[in-house]
Amino acid sequence: MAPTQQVKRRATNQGAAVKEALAAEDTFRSAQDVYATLRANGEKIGLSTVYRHLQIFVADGLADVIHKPDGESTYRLCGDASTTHHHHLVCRTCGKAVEIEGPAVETWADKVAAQNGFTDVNHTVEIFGLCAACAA
Amino acid sequence: MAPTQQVKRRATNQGAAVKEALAAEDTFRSAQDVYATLRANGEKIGLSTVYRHLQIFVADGLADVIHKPDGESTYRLCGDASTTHHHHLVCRTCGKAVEIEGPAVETWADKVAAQNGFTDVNHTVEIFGLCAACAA
DNA sequence: GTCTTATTGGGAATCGTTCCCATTATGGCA
DNA sequence: TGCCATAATGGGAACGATTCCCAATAAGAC
Repeated sequence: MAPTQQVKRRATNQGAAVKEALAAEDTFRSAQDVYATLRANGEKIGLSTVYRHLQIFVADGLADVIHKPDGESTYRLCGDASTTHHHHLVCRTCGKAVEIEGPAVETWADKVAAQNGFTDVNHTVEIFGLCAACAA
Repeated sequence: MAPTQQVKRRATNQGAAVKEALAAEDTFRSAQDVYATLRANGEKIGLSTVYRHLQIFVADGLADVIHKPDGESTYRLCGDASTTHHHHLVCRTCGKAVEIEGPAVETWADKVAAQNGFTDVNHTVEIFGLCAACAA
């Protein structure tokens, strides 16, 4: 995948606020959640705007998305666009996430896909569980 | 995970119809899709019922679910409850799915989780791509 | 400072899914 | 074989997340 070419964007308070909100935690958070937090902090921002920025972050490779089994999308900042491709070990309860790498998985996925004649492949690998804190 | 203990269920036409609809294809299909197909075939069934049965199949281990990146849930019959744990290589366009196994992935997932103090672990591994037919 | 235009945000609209509940029909039993 | 208790059904309302629309606002270039 070619390094995402970033379009010219205007710097706005709202954009910064959303990024900060994400940066403040190492957990995957939903748009609604981020929105609520920002409003609670007295930030003046609309829900649409939160969604917009989250999507921009993902498009720019600044954030990762995880679609929870219940269908909700959660976001988390993940280094910059140059960060290596990785996956996550996510706590089902608190959303805390650990970045993990599995080179073997990558090659396995590509091989399997190729063997079956599939092209333009990508994959999702997420491990869900209970973190030590939440297990107590 | 203990083999799902199946509760007593009544056999109904609708239940059978949903199962047949799924059995007719080796692709992951959405509830809405299955519903539309059944209605098109003149089947008398409600949307709620389709959802209900799909969920039952999943609970009974008869079907697998995949949450598409766009949030829609898709279902597919996958042998019976005794079938080995497996994953899927899914065509992004037509939904055609190939069952794949990756023993290495399983052990890797468990190991990584354990190393980070996570318990009660499960994982999602889905490979999306374009099948040979759709690539043309 | 002014002007162009990207950005914003609030509310309506969408979409998938779940819920509610009166009606229907299955399966056990007499 | 008929009856009954109750599981299953289905249609529409309710829901929650997300997207859309568009007039008002504000960033940044000159």
